[in-house]
Amino acid sequence: MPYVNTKNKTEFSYDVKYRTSLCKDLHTKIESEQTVAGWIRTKRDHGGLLFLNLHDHTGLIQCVIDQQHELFLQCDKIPIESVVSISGKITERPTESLNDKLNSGHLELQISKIEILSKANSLPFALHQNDIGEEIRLRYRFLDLRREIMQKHIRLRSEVIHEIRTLMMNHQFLEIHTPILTASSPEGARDYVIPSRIHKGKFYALPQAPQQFKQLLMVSGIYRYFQIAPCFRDEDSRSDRVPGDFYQLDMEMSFATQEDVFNIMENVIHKVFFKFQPNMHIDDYPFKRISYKTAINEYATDKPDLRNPLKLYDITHLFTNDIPKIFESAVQTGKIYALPVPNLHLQTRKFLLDMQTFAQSLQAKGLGYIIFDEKVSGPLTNALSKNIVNHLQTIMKKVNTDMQYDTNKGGVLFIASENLQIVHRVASEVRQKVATELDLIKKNSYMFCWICDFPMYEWSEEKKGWEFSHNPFSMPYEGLQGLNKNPSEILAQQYDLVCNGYELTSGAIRNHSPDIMYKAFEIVGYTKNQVDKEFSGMINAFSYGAPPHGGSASGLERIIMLLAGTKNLREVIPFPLTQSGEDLMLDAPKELSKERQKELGITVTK
RNA sequence: GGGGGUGUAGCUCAGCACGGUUAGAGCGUUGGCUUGUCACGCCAGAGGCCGCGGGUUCAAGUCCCGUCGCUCCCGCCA
Repeated sequence: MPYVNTKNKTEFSYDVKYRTSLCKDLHTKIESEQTVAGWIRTKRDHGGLLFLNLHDHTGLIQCVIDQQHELFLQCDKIPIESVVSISGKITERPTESLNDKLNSGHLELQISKIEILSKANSLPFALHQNDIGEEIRLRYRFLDLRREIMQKHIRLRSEVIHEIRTLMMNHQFLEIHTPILTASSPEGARDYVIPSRIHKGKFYALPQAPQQFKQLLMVSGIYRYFQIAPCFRDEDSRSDRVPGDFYQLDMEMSFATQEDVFNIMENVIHKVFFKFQPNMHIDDYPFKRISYKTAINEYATDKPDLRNPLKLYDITHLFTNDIPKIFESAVQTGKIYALPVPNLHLQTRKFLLDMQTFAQSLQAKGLGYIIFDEKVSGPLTNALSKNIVNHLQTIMKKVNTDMQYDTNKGGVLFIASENLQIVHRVASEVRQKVATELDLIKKNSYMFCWICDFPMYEWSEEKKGWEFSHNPFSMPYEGLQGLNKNPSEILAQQYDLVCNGYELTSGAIRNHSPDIMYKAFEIVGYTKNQVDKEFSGMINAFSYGAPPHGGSASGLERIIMLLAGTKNLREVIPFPLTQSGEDLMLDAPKELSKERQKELGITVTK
């Protein structure tokens, strides 16, 4: 019989062939005969008495059998992690052997029947271990996922997606799938590419994001669109960036302003975070808005961790004449940041030296500091003029006041002076490291901010020309007129949502006007013809009545990673690739047979 | 493409600076003992291409060169 019908419409009895109860329900079934099914996780043999812990997806039950029982030997021989179906009477444990650490610690099952459904070999690692190397975990991911923490992450991921769907649909968004086999787009990351069998020598690309499709949907008159969208980028990985595929909450709204997008996303993100981490501090909305320029000045990064109370000061302008030798090159080709840290003068000298070593590991030439104590000291003191030192002391005092330390108590002011390539990294990383070491990072908090007003263009030394600093489809402020400014001053209606130092969301109000698009692309060196050719779909569509629109895309795995409290994306991805883009379990990517190559019209060279 | 870390028993790791007995530990596993444990306990055993290739040396897990895997970072990521 292939299918067992349910008893009636309201009560489902599931899995009736292998079990009569799930572990979580056994406490309601004391003194009755039950059958449970699952994995034997642990086994304790006391000679005359044997305990087996059977786990299913809802919990566990201790099963017990006496030496006198005819099934004792069979039970004793079952390897752990074998899959079994066990029947017996559910009883209360004797009072002296209750276990209050377990939900079912007052119960046990007296084994009267056992069926081995699948015998397990001995495992490559123990499931209770939590220090297993990642390579072995990925090779045996199906076992790794059997571990409790990974089960939690998988469940969390499913529930977060469910919640997002509900919220988006409540906001009148339609969920719409867009193609996976599509065209390569010239700007942006490297594409994954699929050869076409029918059109030999031509290739599909996997979408880096459904960007063009979602904008086309706006032209189609879809009021609001969203999708839990798979995205593919062939770029090198980081701990918060995986190679291969990842997922975004992709959304787009017609007739929308930046504030409209902010309102929706703040509502959705806040609700999701609150639902899954109700006991954490979560910034109320509206979230803080910080211009890109301010972010760079105060945090030296466009994704500041606001749990960190320390702020940087760009003090380059203090050095206009009479520039100390050690700062000369930074003033000419970079910046000088100051990081005032209250109370730090109480730390040992080793702390300061360790920070210098840390800065050097980021390719800094060094890291200066001035100690404000009873007197002013530190290696830089003599190199700086009295005027400058006084100015820095004023900053230090102001910071002490602002952070509610006693004004007269001292501190240490770090100084990072490097060329532009390095100074932002050094300043932002030192800010974070100092705060971490001093335990200044606010605990149990999700702190959000929008970074807005990104520059539309940035100068490329390589190309000796301007290029888009982010999304080429963003609308510049003041539209066509805005593009007449010096490219370095043109700001885009482009924004990122940042949480605890992670970029969660990135979006923009889009450019829906062909005229403005031609002009925007002209600045990076595209002719009208080139734009018509490379973006024919979009340009063409926008000439048939395109509503103003904008939206955003949020990294789903990053949201889940933050909710799960891990620092690595792979922990919340069921089957991630390794850093070099390999699947260690199924052995991808693989070589292609000569026949397949021929069929696809490709030749492989090495 | 570049830099750092790492690779020794099924798993987690010690040993390497300063080359020299038979390469160790904990967990797991196998066998034995054990009637109230819950990561049970006790006793005994098996288990090693010291990532791979080359070199130096009387002698290499240890030193040198190359190479590969995993990982973190830079570049890259509209």
